[in-house]
Amino acid sequence: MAGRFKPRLAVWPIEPVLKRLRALTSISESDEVLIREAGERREQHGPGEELIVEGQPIRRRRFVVAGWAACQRMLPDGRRQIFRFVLPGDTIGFQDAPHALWSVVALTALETADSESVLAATAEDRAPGLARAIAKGKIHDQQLLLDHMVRLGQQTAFERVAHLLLELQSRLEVVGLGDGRRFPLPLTQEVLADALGLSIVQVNRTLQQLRRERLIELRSGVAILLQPEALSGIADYEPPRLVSGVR
Amino acid sequence: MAGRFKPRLAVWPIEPVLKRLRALTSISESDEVLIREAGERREQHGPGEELIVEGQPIRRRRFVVAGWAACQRMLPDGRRQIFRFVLPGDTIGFQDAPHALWSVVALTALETADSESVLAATAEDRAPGLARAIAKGKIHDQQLLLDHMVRLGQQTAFERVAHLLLELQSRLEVVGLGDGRRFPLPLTQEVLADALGLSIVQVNRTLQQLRRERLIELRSGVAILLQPEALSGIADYEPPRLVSGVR
DNA sequence: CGCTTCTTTGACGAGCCTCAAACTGAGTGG
DNA sequence: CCACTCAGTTTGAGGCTCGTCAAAGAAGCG
Repeated sequence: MAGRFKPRLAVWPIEPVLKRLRALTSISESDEVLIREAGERREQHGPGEELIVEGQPIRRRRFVVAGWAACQRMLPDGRRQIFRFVLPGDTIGFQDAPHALWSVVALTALETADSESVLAATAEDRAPGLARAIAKGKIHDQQLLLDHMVRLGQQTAFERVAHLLLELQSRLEVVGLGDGRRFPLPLTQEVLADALGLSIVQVNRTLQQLRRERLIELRSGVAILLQPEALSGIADYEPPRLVSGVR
Repeated sequence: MAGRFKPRLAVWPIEPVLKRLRALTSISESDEVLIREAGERREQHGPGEELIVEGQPIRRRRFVVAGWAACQRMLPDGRRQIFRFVLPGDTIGFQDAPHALWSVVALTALETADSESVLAATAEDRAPGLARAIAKGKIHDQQLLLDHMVRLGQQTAFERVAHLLLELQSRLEVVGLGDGRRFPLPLTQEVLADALGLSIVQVNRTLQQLRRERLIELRSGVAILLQPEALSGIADYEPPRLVSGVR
């Protein structure tokens, strides 16, 4: 169960990583080769596995190829705050801090690719395009953190849930998972509660309300936004400035 | 009123900046000289002045010498979320993003020093100690952001206020403002409310309660923590890992 | 002294939490 | 194939926290 490194046959295609990088900036043929090579060195993780432990040094940096994880902090009394969901195409451990500022925990079965070789290439200036994409990725991650902070500080339960669903839809669409309305959502209501700063019961009731008002459907790990525009209005959600906003 | 550059006689000493850098890592004589030289190029800002506008490019990066500011985002309906308070010794505009992720607004009269010369020196590898201190500062700022997120997501009004007061006390003590119990707090209750995700009324009632329980005193811009240990227990506050935790 | 801004207080209601229990569905083992 | 278990979801009841509205004090400032 502990995060031992076991290179394995690649089960899932590396495409989500490429799609996210391409969404951030255009990358070259040689950049793509680098990523695909990194994609050969896979690692599998079970749900609940702690890939990064808060306060510990960051061992190996990775791309997420498939599955979901969460950046979180546990409080001594058992409460936890989830800062960010980590989706396919996202990175793990790319912050510059020598010690992790948060834990990263697998929420589902997770498949990652070792990114150290890619990062070495960018550090040695052998892949300027990739370096730019990764830098932009960091900024985008920071944006997501701030968006989440606004949710927690200013929005009602109803708005928070709607806002988060829109964010997840948009992020997943970029990496080719789901379309404009439908996307995988392999989260328990407890996990949603810990992300949104709500109780499980309140998350449940809010989801009921969203269903009752025919704004979403949600069953067996798949979410459908029936009226994305209405949701955007409710949550005051504006799609992210992935390409714009960043040099 | 707009942020025009007017070099002026330095009114406040540059010490807070030096103190914060020294708290982050030991800096050399020549580093100190660089900072003191930057400290000659002062700028004054009135309360309400927007030093950085969200989405705009970052013009001039600065050290805060005296006064308070806030990193914030405004919502279209007039709500705002304050992400972080900017105190003397802190930096403004040091994020790597080409466009600001948040606005920075002066909450009081503010005095800053131009840090571009210092940053040029670190970029050209002429001040490795300073570079390390500044990198650590960024990580520390990120920590503060995460702490604030935990406040917003997991804590009650009472805990949030206590936690924030402890954080401010600790940060101000590092830069030589206030002692272990007493520190300046030039914030209106409205500003506190926008930071803590509470209504003004609730902030007021919470402060009353803290006073009633003889945990704090608060008048004319000065806060006194009467029982810091009790507050730490209430808020589950652990003093920051400024020096530890970071390489 | 009169203005504005900020703080304080009361009354009321809505939102959200807690506790508790029933229900569902997916294994798991007899 | 059928209990049985266990994790997750759903529902109800009740109460506390916190927000809103409103208005009265207090404090700074020209």
